[in-house]
Amino acid sequence: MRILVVEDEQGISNFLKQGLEEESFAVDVADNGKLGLELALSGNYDLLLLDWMLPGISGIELTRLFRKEYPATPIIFLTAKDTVDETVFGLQNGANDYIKKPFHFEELLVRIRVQMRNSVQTEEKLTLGPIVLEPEKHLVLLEGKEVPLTQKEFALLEYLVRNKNKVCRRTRIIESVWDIHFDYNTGIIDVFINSLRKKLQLKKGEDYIQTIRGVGYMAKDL
Amino acid sequence: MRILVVEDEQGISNFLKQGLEEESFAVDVADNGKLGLELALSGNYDLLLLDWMLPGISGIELTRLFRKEYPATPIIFLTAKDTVDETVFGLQNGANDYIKKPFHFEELLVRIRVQMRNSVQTEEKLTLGPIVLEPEKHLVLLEGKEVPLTQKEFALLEYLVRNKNKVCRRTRIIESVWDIHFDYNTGIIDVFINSLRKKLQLKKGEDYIQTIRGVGYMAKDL
DNA sequence: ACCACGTCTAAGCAGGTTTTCAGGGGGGAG
DNA sequence: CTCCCCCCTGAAAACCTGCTTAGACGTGGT
Repeated sequence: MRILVVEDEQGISNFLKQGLEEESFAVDVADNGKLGLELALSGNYDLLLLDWMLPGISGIELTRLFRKEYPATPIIFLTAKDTVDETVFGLQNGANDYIKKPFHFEELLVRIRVQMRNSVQTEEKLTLGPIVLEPEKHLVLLEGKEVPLTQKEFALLEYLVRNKNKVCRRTRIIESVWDIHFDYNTGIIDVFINSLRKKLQLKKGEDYIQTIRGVGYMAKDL
Repeated sequence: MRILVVEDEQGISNFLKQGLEEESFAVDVADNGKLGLELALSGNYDLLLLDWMLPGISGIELTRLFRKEYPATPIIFLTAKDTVDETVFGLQNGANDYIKKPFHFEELLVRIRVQMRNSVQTEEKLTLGPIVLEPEKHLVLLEGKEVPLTQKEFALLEYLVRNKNKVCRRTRIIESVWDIHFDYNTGIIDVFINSLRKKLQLKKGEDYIQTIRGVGYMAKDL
């Protein structure tokens, strides 16, 4: 689980980094808003820990910009701004939790775990029409019969099904499944989509994986 | 959105019920743990608001039992137990948020909304008269029927609808939709406006996309 | 060393999409 | 009323995208 801390006071950020790493999180620190946003947008993090007041871009601003691209990643504010109005404002602008300084590390930790729990929720079964995915077991069933998929095929299918009924842009897919964050120029997705469609016996009429020309793909029930 | 409040002090529960109903939530109240659990397990609620200390079954106990059946329903603790240890304990046992009494209603409200936001995926919808746009799904509905649009057609329509009732200058459109920032004179916009009007069956009388001669276009409700 | 397998690149092809262009029409200014 | 500009429209050209296939590359097992 990777956490990005955006905080300009070094004392606090060191304290956070050390404490969180002892709990075996992977922690990156940015000491200003601009760098924070840049790192955040790389899509490498499972959770953001933000100060409100930052040099450059404020935490609020950062939240707003980040939320456009990553609506699901949890964001926790950690700030000295402790009035109700400020809390409300922060939460309304995309934060998932809002902790007032001074805070107890123990409480922060458990609130982080709550957010993680949420984002990993409904881990059970993923379905798409007659297809059932069991990520724990790396298993795919088509009408109850097991279909052998390779790692990448599975990862791609899992990504699509997790984002069922939403358009998955090629860049997002490349980022999430292949972990490539720079400009790509490859037909690799097509190749794997092709082999998925073959293995899952999807005909043009019953296409659970639709291609959205010029955009990407979409897994669709029905 | 239906909320179950489990709270034994009538003063507080009345206050909550009234306040939440003014915000157009449907609220049920249980004044003891046993009744609370029973109601909760009926599965009729989108969120639980629990006191910790309750006659009969405690809030913690209730959370544990409820979580087995409904792992995804958000639970917010609302309690006078304000030590860090207690907060941590509550959150570890299945609560999604933990608010200490005395609390501000405003903050409670916004924290409820945050939880709702998590459970109900916010899918954005843009409308223009009988036309509905769902950017997530790359979908356009005309009176409920799907209209197939190409990438550029969609981008143009989306831009116009997002700037509904405002005049969109040709240069702005070219910049936003085509990403062309230098001066450029071309009839490309006209061509696409034309094909949009055709596909959306807009007649001259009911023109949701108006031409502003010499300036650009404007999407307009009614 | 060889083979089997998973991953990825590359190239041709078949559509579909985007853009250009040219002719016709209509609105507004004078 | 007339003229000029701007806009509309259709069609053809240029461009691109995604599908498919073949094969290169690397790794791990035998």
